[in-house]
Amino acid sequence: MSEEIKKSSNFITEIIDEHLKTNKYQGKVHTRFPPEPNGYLHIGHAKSICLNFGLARDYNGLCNLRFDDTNPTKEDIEYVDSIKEDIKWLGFTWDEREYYASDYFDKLYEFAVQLIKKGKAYVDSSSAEEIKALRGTPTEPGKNSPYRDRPIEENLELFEKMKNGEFNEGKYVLRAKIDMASPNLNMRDPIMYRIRFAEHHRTGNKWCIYPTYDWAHGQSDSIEGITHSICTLEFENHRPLYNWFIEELGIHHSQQIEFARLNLNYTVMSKRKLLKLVEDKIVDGWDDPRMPTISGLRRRGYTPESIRNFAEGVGVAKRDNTIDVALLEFRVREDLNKKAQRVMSVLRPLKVVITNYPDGKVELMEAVNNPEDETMGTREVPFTKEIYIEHDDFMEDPPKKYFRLSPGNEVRLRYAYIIKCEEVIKDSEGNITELRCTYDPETKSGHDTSGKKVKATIHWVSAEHAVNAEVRLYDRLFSYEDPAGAKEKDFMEYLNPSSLEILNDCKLEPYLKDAKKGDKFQFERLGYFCVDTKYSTDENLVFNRTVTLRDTWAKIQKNSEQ
RNA sequence: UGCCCCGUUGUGUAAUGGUAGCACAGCAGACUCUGGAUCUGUUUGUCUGGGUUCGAAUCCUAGCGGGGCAGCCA
Repeated sequence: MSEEIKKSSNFITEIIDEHLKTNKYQGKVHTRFPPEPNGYLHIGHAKSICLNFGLARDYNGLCNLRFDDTNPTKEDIEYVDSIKEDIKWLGFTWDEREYYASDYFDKLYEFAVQLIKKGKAYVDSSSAEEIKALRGTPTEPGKNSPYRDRPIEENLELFEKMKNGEFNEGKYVLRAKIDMASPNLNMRDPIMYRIRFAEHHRTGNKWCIYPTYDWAHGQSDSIEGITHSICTLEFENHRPLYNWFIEELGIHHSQQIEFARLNLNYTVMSKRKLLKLVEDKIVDGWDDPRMPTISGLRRRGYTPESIRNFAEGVGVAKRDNTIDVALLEFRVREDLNKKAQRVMSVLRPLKVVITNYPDGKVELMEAVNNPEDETMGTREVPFTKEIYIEHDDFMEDPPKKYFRLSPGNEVRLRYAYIIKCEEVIKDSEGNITELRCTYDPETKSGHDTSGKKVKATIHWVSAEHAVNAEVRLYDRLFSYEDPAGAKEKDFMEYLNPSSLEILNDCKLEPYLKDAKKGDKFQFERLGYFCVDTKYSTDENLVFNRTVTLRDTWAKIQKNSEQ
């Protein structure tokens, strides 16, 4: 692989390059993505997926999908299915290499017996509390368990009985015999097996002892011939243990490499916290468009490309990081700007009657489908005497830099005429309910002979032809940058009460009548929107706002408020 | 307070002993029938102190700051 076409360079590619140079793994690169099926994948996993599958792609290697299913009490087949769907959607494939740590339970059992025979593992009769008490603390060494020197034969016998279900949960555990005085807590005789009379989603009731992560993970890597086992920083202190098992067993030695997990501001990323949002019904399931899950982002309207560009763009390093959501939003705008069909939609309608336009006349105006992509062609948009415009596009008493419609002022209607506001109609409470305007026939788009220049162009929809729809506007789920980081407060206290706003009276141009679930559009001047995959029907269209357009006016307003 | 890891503009990330660059965000401008897009310009940075060196973000050292570890979770 030449320097020029290599996707990205970081400390991991440097390690791999070095291995390639020294021929440590015979020129092979074989990674794996090892999710535990106990929750849905989120944007942080997307980074790991892009990293692992991306490395395999860039180095002509392979990347396995391996479910780390060693704890049946927390795992579920629902999660397995969602994880597979999400990885595929992101655009990666594991071919037939779909593995499970539970595939290796028999082999792991054999390995454990080997270690017992070698005098490197023992069955401990201590209770969980006793084990905890003898483990010591970060500053004090632990003490040996009274069962640490049990004879090998007895260990073998007890371990087999553990496997055969002859003991209750918690009665015995299998421990590695390493060093209770190690400054690294992970080396103080870590637990390898615990007794769990739980049904496993794949092995059913075959087993009542289950391996811990530390015991299962490295050996699974080894069995699969993984060369580079990439994980997050919290496993750094586990690496000596990872290596110890592999070396004591004398099996293929994968190299564990740790990198910093991705954090995003204004959201939470731990599966535990996301699960709480789901269970407390704060959100509408794991795929709620406000969730940082892959399924949530998909429903929100994010594209796989935008997420891949994001994940690959944030880089890989070892220092803790928090990425600004603005970067994620930039990535989806960047992608959708090139691809999305443009369309006119009015979210908060204000009726406009064009008094000098003939009753009953319908003109079909030609509109460009995507100025970034000529091949997407044009469409016709009907124009009539009565139209809707965005309520925000009119101000009775406009401030200095407001360029849109106001009494006596002119604006262009996109793809149509220049109109002038002549009269404002209000209800008994003083709310503006309708505008009376006149149009200038000389100003038709593409045939303008008036020479007029206006400072603004606004979007509109013919009242007679409008399609009604519901539009859901999303804002950040939390109103505080680092909801999980506050020591004193629970993250739930930072929930943004207005993270979802539902608009029921939106008027869309007729082109959208046949929009299908998942279809993506740019509503001109407003943002990118997609048809909701969960609630939208042919009769009642529901759109999700993916992200707004960059909004210079909003910025001016915000700055003038301060 | 033991062990491990990490400190480069607001946020990320490059520079591997030789001009501190890139992206996002910010700011200013050009253009515009989307206040979109596009283009141009631009502010802000090597945690601190010593040392090695002709030369240090990079190597050494001391300090400071941040993170992780005491599940039969992963």
